Amino acid sequence: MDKDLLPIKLIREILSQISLGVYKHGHRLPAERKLCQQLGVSRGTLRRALEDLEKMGAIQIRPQSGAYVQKMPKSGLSERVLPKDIATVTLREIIVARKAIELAAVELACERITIADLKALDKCIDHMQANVENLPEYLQFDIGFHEQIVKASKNPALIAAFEAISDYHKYSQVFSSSSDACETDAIKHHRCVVAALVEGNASKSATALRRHFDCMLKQGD
Amino acid sequence: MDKDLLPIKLIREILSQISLGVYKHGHRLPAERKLCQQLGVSRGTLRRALEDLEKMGAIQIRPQSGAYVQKMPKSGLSERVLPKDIATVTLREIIVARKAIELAAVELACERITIADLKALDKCIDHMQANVENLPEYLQFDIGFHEQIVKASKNPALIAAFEAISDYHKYSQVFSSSSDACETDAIKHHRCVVAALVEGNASKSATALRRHFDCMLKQGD
DNA sequence: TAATTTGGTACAATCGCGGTACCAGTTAAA
DNA sequence: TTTAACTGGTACCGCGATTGTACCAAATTA
Repeated sequence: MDKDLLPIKLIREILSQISLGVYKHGHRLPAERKLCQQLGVSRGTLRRALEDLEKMGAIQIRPQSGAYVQKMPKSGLSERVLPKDIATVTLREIIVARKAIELAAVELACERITIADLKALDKCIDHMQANVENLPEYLQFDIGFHEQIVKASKNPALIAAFEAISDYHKYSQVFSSSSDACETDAIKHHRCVVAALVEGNASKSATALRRHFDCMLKQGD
Repeated sequence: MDKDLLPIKLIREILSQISLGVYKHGHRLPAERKLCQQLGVSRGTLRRALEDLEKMGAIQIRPQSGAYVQKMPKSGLSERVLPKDIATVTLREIIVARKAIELAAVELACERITIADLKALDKCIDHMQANVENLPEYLQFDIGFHEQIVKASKNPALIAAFEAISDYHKYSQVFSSSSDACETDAIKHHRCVVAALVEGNASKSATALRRHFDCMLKQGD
């Protein structure tokens, strides 16, 4: 029976938050006393995680000042702290997997989606549109949209599968490579999906979502 | 930060093995001293897990005799030890999710599969055929076949998604409802998939696998 | 100047888990 | 029948992970 120790869980958590843009490059992490409360661990445990993060070069700790986010070296990160096979997983692989899961989800969602779900989807798109210039915020709502689609399928197995992929998502900064042109397209695609869901047209919503994914895959070439 | 304690990991492990038919109703579990070696934990830790399992009614412990498997009460199991939403997940939902993931996987596998993978697939089918009368063994190799298909896709995200679903699979006694007629069909379907993979025909292998899933879905009606 | 906040350090207490030993019944072999 | 090899039940100790507390020194702020 494998037991994941607290410090490496913390390292993963903090690394993913850096990847997601919660803590940005050059900025300071919250004070140790606040950060360990946020994460629900003791300060001693948190400090061991921070020491490892400094060794990996992910942060720099300055006494009497704080821990500052460095530019993340893609390699050099100890393999033990990262998800399995993270080094070999590419943006394309992740999108292919998401495409399979979300297409199945959106067809189910067509019959099972609730008014509340539709409202949540609209809200995500609105927030995306309001944050086209603010990439980290934009990405949060983009992820939120796709997550909401899967949840609307009401299929716990699909939801679990999607969450498993999200772990890879966190570390691969996949979205940060998206160009500005793609963002306005993405919003259009999202609106098409919602429109088809409102109609209750399963094949139409699947087609719209498929177009969105093909656009993302095409861009990776 | 949630820390999964050893005993509840053990509870999950043992419950899943009961669900899979490794330990059958009315039969005795291995002696504590042997079981804790199999599971790689100390006896004290195992005993705490067994005590919880007895409270939940999954087993009955008789002094100087052993722990006997009771009929599993679907409800009444403490929610904390089971995967999220396990109560609401049905066989159909799981198969739908597996269908989505495995169809995407088999198409990728068509280009990436190795000789070793193909041999492993053949081996699984042979073992299934040799154990048509021995349901637990048969199911192990059935699962192994599908797992091997996904692994052959060489896509870590798809593999992670499949493993996430496997957790649900373990608890839902899905296979125990399969009739004998279906088993010979399943073996045929599996051989068709492998044949198409050998040809390197993506659409053909996907079609063969789709037929297999549709057969499983049809049976649930 | 004084108070607050920062990371750095040390130490004791607690908890999870492993490991060992032994007891008291049961079962099976000699 | 006797003996040995099991069974679960219990108590105990040790190690390492984690928490909690306290205090320090430097930097910042009021």
